[in-house]
Amino acid sequence: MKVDTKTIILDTAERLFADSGFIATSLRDITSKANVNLAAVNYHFGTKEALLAAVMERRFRPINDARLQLLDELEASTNNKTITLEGLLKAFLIPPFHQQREWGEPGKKFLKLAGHIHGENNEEIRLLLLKQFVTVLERFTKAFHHVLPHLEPSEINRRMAFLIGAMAFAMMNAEQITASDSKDSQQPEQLLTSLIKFCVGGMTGSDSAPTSSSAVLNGVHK
Amino acid sequence: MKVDTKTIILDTAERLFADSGFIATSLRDITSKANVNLAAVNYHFGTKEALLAAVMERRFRPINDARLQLLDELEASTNNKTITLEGLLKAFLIPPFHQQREWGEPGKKFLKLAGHIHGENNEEIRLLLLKQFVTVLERFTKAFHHVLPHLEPSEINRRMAFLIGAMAFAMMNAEQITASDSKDSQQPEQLLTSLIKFCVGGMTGSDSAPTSSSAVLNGVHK
DNA sequence: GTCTATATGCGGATAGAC
DNA sequence: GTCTATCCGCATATAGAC
Repeated sequence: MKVDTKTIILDTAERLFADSGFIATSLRDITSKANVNLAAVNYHFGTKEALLAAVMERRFRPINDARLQLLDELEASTNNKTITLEGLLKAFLIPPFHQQREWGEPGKKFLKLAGHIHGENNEEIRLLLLKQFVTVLERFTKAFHHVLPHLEPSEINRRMAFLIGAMAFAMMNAEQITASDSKDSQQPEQLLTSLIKFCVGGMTGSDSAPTSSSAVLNGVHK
Repeated sequence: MKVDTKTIILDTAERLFADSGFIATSLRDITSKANVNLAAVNYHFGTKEALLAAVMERRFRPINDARLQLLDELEASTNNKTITLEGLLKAFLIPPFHQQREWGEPGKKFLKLAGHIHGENNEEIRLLLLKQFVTVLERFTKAFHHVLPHLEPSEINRRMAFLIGAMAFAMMNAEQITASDSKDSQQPEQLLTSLIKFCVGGMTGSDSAPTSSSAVLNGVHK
């Protein structure tokens, strides 16, 4: 059962990037743990950053394809008039977590990596993510406007940022969160279900919360 | 108006750590932009990591003190029986954003840094954050259990992770989010208000979302 | 495609003069 | 407290033999 050197490098890089971060992981770490030669990375991928791009593309493409397909089906089946917020959020949130289960342990590692990359502050890495993400983001932003027509565009943008933040943290911590429970079989599904609930509630928004800045301390200060 | 070298280093490190990340920022970057000697960091702080600890402690201490004080007042004024979810979330979320306004531009940078550190995967940096955070986390976890008694402990833990994720993203992106709007005066308050709304809705949780794993695709697949 | 050897530069930290 | 000079290791990337 001979495996491609390129694939071994991808798998090992995915795991180490997830556990230690992109910058803190050296090519020496990767090649030594993958049992390949140091020069192999540059031969097969060119640069360290191109290796990260390959790692990301391999997993993000099917995830984002699934997101777009689910959104297509959703819009087609409802004629774009009765899409529910919950259905929309599921189309966005389910693919990464279901792909994780299909991919097993490497999927867990990639999810952790993906979560961290969503909060990356290196400009080039952000661009790598955006390149994978821009179509999904545009399509879902439009859909959120349809589903939540009473919210201003700037409010939609803020809530989508919170949504992505909650999702990213769920991805990053999926290992610990699902490991701290007692039962072991249903935990990933529990995490996803809880996340969907949280985001449905959050995007819906409680109108009991104050909107004026002067009232923001009500209930806190005497 | 002579300023302490130590303070200049703290201010500069805070800004550069926020903009480029801890690992990617070298001591040479910091000392050159701060116009101090390279050896000054090691003289005043010992190591690069100790410098980060000092940066974090300077801002996190007043923020977390304010959180605990607000929680104290909340529990005292209501005799620990009628605390609202909204009041609890405000006690947790308001201090970092209000301190940011008091601190001006450095406050913005620290908020960005704090957001990134919440999603850090370096073990030592996580421990630095935890050290600042553990008391706050314990107190608020207990309070959330009181306010949401119908939720299992594991469900509380998951939702708190989502809450912190949404907050961290709001912190990280406060600059961009508040800059993409048209009005300029009320934006930080708008971001905070939206975040509180989102989290109130999220922690409350919609019971319309499915809880069984087999039903998770309802409304998405035909 | 795979290997060794190396070019080249930056990193944190410190010694010791002032 | 501040400076210069330097130690020493690790980083990415490449040249060139096999």
